[in-house]
Amino acid sequence: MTAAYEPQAIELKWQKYWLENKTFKSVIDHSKPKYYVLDMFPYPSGDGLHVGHPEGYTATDIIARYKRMRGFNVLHPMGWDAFGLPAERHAVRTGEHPAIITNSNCDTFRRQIQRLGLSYDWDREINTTDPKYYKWTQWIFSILYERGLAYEIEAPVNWCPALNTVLANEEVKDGRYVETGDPVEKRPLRQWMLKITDYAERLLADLDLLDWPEGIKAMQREWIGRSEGADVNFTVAGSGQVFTVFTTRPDTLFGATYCVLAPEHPLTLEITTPEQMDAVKAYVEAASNKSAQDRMKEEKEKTGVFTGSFAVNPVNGALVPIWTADYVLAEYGYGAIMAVPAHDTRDYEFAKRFDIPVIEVISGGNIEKEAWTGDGVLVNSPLINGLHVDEAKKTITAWLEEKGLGKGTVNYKLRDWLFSRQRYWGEPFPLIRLQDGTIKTLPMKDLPLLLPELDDYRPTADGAPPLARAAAWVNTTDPETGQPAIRETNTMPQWAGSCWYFLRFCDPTNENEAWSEEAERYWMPVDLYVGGAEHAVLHLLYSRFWHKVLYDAGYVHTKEPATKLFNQGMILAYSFKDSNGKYHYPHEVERDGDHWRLKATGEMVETQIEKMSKSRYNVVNPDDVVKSYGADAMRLYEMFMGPLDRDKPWTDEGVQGVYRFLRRIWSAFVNEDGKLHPRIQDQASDDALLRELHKTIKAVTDGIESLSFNTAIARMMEFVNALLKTASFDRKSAESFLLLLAPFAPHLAEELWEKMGKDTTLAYENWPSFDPALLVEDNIEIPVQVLGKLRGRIMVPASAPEADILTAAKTDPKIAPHLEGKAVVKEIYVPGKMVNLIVK
RNA sequence: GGGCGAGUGGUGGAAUAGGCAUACACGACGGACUUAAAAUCCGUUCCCCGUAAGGGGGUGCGGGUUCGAUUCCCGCCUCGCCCA
Repeated sequence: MTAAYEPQAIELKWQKYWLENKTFKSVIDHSKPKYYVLDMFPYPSGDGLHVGHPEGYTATDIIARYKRMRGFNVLHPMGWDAFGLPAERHAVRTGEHPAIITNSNCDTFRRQIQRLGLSYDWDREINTTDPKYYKWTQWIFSILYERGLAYEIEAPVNWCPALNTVLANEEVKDGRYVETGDPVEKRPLRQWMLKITDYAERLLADLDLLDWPEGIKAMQREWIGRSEGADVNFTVAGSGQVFTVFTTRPDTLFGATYCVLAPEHPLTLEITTPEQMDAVKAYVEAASNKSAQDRMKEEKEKTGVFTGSFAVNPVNGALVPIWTADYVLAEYGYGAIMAVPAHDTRDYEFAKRFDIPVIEVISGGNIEKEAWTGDGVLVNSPLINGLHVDEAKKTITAWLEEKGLGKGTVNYKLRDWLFSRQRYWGEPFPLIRLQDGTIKTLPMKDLPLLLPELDDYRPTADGAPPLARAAAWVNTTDPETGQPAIRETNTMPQWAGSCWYFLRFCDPTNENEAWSEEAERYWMPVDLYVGGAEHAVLHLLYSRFWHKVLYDAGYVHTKEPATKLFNQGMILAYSFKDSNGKYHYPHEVERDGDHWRLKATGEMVETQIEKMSKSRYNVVNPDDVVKSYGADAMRLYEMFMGPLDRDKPWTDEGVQGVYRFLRRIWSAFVNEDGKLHPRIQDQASDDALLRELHKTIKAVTDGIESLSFNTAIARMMEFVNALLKTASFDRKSAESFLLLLAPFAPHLAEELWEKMGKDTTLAYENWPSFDPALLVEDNIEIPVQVLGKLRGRIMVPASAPEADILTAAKTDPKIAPHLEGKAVVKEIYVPGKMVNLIVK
């Protein structure tokens, strides 16, 4: 080995060592406590790894390496969430099977991840597109189906013409697909749905069991959207038809001055009078092409059409007009509402627009001006006058129940999960449909149901999914009866594979079961799950749902898959834009004082911190960073940038800073001739340095435990600064420091460990402990304030009694002048911290 | 509009059971080494007054509680995310 720090050589050497020796292979060992630390596995895109990926991966790697040294049996796996649209698009374009590009992307990702020295157990690698994996995704779907949690509907869905597929509600925002921005329209289509709503209450309640960021829990609660209220039955005057509305405000029933049926409500056209029919039909037609988001926009002017019919208000027999309006959605509640303009903002707007009466039933506001949605006393409501809102709700709900006119209920905003996609590159549904319409799940022995080979991956000309092209695959027979049957041509959405992958990691090569009971009981639940906050609702809610179903079916022993969740922030980057709005690469600009200029022309450019993207010319490629500074520097920098959960901008100077730190460590341990530096000896260290080391052990340990890696690294930097000034460092302490460094910069730590004469990896060495006695200083410096202003500092023995310290403070030459001619009226001493003297 | 989070030097950030504001790093400036540059090493670096000693101000803004507030409370402003 040479004398200089050469990360390339060191890192490749140790990466080879770890892989060949299977250093990080984990096997069930009941004699040790387990620790399961998991990253959200990536979709292997064609662009390769992004510097955002290694942020979370490095954090979990530090934890994994630390926990191993703490005696835990660590499960730390990696895999690929590899079904996805880009591969399908590539297949459509080229006619090449999507597996080919998928596998090559996985190879790239694996190579890049391995080059970072992350301590995964590669024997557990999984790929959701592998039939050996999706066999079990299909198996879980069968469980859902057999438990009555999967059903088909014909429903207006979010159809994206550009992609030829439907999208889930949560994939659509402002009428566009969130991933690509393509427009989305409404279209009726037969779809598979999963009854996640059956689990709404438990998904909500069990959030309390989880050590998750409060923000994420709040988002899930919001998404589930539980609300208590009442179902109230309204009769259509004259026809005897009854429709039910859900309201969270049954207390305002006496103020209901009209009702609204959603345009899609089954009764809407039925109850419309002949005079109104043309107008209502046109309105229903127009509404069908609007997205729910557009319809719900508050700023949008309310629209609607009177149906010509009236409903009977059950509490007082009043006749109220029935309208149809698109601000009422078919999917929420019953697709029908009672409108109380006096106490609901949107109803108020609507009533004002269409001259519908506004009746105040709760005092406290000024309904001449606006709706009053706050608390108050009931008025104009014979059964409940004088009550407050809460009591009124209870009283009127009880009254409705007694009269058979309604009942108290709980409603959720959460909708069932639209679970089919018109795509090729996804899991086929393990189902057949007989001619009489009977649906059967395939027996276990026929799984996996493989995707058929196609030579054209586009949807068919008449809009059927690509799988419809495989006639021989679609047309099959019932394995039990031999009857003709057809297969489902939809496939599952990308979420399916990621709903349970953490279970497969427990037992990834099991061919007989998705996972063994022993493996599940030993490894689950995930102790620490790290990933981006963009999965706050979807992935994390879906996988919790599947997990609960598997729990009910007896396949898993925990109610929740992951006890602790942590969201890493985003890595941003500076971008450079000229006056025409054109972006420039960082290497095209140079700093000029406070400004940045184009090197070529000298033109000033604006700089801003933005998300990394190709179009902003500010993407940092991890391969380049590794090439210039090494994986240890890359890892260390990402951890040093700032708190893990915060967004922070990448700077190349910052990488250079930690690279310098690594070199300083190297030169503290290695002499010019490449041998161990003479400062490392068997004789005792300098006492001050030893104290520094023990403080560092404590700080680094605390830092790792609280995921405050940036401060842990800062403490190590301080220590190394001190070390470089010292001539002697004892061997044992030097070893301790390397062990502290190991989770952060494992290659350098291993290399120096070897230079210290060790012949095996340090991955399973005991984590260093600190001597509390060495943390306490004999003499401490106490700041002294007079009237709250810092006036001086005194050195006192740590054990000095309060009286001595106060005397020392008052007589200190810096302090005494401030006390002259004044009376000390109060003396405050905070032990070990400070003195404050109050004078008059 | 509601919920959550954030606002500290030129920059990333540190410090909160209320107790020295700005650790660590970047950048900048000065110096050493070098024919020179890079690299490395040493030093300075919150602002203002002052040669200095020293003094004053200072954690988005305005109040409050306290001997003492970046930290707690009230009211605002700005930014980010989520929901409407």
